[in-house]
Amino acid sequence: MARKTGSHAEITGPRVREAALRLFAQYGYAAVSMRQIAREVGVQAGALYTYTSDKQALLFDLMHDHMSEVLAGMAQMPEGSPGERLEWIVRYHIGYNLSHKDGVFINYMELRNLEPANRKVISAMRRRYEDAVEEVLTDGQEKDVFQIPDTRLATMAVIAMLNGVNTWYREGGRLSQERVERIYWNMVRRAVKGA
Amino acid sequence: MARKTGSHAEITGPRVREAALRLFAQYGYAAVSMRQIAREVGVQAGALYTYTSDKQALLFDLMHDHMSEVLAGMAQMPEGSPGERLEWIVRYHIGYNLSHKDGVFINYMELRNLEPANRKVISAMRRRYEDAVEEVLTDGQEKDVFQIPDTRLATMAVIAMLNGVNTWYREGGRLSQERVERIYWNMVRRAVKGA
DNA sequence: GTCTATAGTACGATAGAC
DNA sequence: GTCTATCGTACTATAGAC
Repeated sequence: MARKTGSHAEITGPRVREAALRLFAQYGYAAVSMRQIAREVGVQAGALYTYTSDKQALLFDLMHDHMSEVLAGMAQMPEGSPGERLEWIVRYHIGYNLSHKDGVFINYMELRNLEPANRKVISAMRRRYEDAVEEVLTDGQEKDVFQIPDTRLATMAVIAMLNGVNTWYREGGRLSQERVERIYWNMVRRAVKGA
Repeated sequence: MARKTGSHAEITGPRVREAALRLFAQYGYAAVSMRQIAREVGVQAGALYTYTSDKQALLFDLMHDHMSEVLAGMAQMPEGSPGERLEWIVRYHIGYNLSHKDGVFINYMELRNLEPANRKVISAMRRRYEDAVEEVLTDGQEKDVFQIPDTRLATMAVIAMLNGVNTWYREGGRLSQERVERIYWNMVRRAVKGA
């Protein structure tokens, strides 16, 4: 995919971001060089600096855009009972994660490679996501439809469990996404209800 | 902790491994240099090669020893009903993870930085761990004390949920380890039983 | 907007002195 | 067993030509 000299501003920018997303997810931020990204895009390394001030900004922008999209999607949660909203979250979380594997992976793995100021921003956004989940659990607890000893712990447990999907799910594998969503929802539903 | 010239074979080896474990966990394998490890130990970079053939072997040995210990501990699981064994697993997994945070973290994050042959070895060991968990779930399913639509999925869900503890648990925090273990066991117990 | 060229730095690993 | 010194390579980022 080598390219010749020329102006391609309208497409090179997004291509740089796509290449960085894929490479960071596969090899890790620290292990990927700007030259490697440039090669993938088909430009020389120096040309990347038209689109990003430096490597750190490239990582931060990818992570920030990812979290913005996640939070925007979460804000679309319909009204409903705590059980209905929790099911919606389970399905939204699994669906989003499976369709944005690289972004999810980077946001999970690369927090430690952000400079402190950048890390604070991303951590706060992640926290907002957790709080939105916890709010549903707390609501259900107050309405006595959930029996949860500690809503914060349950929040983290549910999120961790759902995140795990990305480590083993393979498209076209043994289980369809719909079936995975249904089974996970069943496990979550049981886990938050008394037995 | 700077050191002067001299022979210290009996202690330097372990110190190299401890420093590498801590630094790899904190910054990631790719982001840590041999010079950084040497500085932490208090020797010059060249001296590290008395104890490891190269940086990759250092990572692999850390990951391999970790998995060996995990599997050896798992083999100590007492006899008992599926419910008793699953509770034991939950508590063992949480207890081990909280007392070996750095090792757990590295084994989770750095698989991709292993050379293919090394990765195969560690992946196989991880798989053995998963299989040991699944065996208990399958046994409970056959004895009709668990109601699980898919034991493999449930295995991955339980492990992911338990691994999540390391991302938020802080010693001396709001919840004691015993309380965390009890709550998680409650959630797992509910999740694998019909409702 | 992209190129070539390069400054300045850091890396992994080895050789040979002690 | 550890040191100093260094080889060969790779990195991020910038300058200036086109």
